[in-house]
Amino acid sequence: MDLKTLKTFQMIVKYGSFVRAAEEMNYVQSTVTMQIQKLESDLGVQLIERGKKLQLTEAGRLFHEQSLQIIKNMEQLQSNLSDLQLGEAGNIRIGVTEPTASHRLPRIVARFMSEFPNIRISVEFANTPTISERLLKGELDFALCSAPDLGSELYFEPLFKKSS
Amino acid sequence: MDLKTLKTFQMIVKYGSFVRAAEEMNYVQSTVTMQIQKLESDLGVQLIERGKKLQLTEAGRLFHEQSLQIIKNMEQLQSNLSDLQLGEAGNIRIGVTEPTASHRLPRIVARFMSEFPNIRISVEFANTPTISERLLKGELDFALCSAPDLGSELYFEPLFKKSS
DNA sequence: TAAAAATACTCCATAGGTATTTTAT
DNA sequence: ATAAAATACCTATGGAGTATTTTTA
Repeated sequence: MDLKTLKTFQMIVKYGSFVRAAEEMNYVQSTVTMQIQKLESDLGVQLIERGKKLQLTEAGRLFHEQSLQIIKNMEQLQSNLSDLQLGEAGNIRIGVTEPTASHRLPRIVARFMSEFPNIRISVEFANTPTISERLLKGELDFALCSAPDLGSELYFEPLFKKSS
Repeated sequence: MDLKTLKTFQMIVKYGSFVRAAEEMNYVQSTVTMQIQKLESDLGVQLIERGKKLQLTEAGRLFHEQSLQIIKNMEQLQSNLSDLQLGEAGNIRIGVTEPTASHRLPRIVARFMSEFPNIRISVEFANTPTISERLLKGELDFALCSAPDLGSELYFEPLFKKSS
């Protein structure tokens, strides 16, 4: 079952005509006929009554409503993905140890969020070993914590020294 | 974009392996590789980080959640359609004129509904000409009313005579 | 060095196009 | 008689398989 076919079906319903739908979708008329024939045979149900005026069967009406939802979801998904790529959306997952979490993080996060209001930030608090593990599993993007065990394949960049 | 590819993707995530996914979907391993390559190139985004353990990219995580929804919708739709065919669901749209609507219909509908609890019945009240028109447009399945205009292509079956 | 993913190639099914026929107003 | 849908036919793309190579843990 292909997205293109669903769209073709929507066009047929919208314009009440195979020919019109073909134009909208930049297909040739026979392609539309065949898409619908295949769709109906895949589903095992007739969706459209041909003849005089086109008429949806009850199955057709059901399919019409629900497939619209599916197309919307698809398009939503595609647009979400492209937002991601444009850096206009996203989720950054950070791990932090105390007391950095309380002392330093709030100001940084606040500034970041005001600059990139559409990026979501998830912060998790834990100790360094736990955080390391989650980083390795790919469940966090990066972390602020003390140096991890030697030999782990994490990249560590010293930013400051404990001032106590 | 094909439903099968979405399912394959779900399987990869579920089992963390192309090989496993291939087995589940009854494909050969290289087919899975190619489906995902095509998917990624269609979307213009990498979804899966290959290597050591498979890892979803952020786009991959987004795609994972949302495509699951789409698959569910699809399967729901298919099952709704098959319910229709089995007569285990459906909507019957009836037009009725008064006073039949008030006098005779309630009992009939009640009996029908107790026998077929999963069939929905929509009843509309109007006069015969209006009803005829809606029948012709396919907006009603059938009607209880007086005889329509001669020459209309509606089938009319006399059931009873006005007893007044 | 094993296990998994990628690549190279081959084959075949089918999506989509052109041209024509059938159907219905 | 005319517009739309169906059918017949053809081609080319690409989906899926087999076999092999490359990668990485």
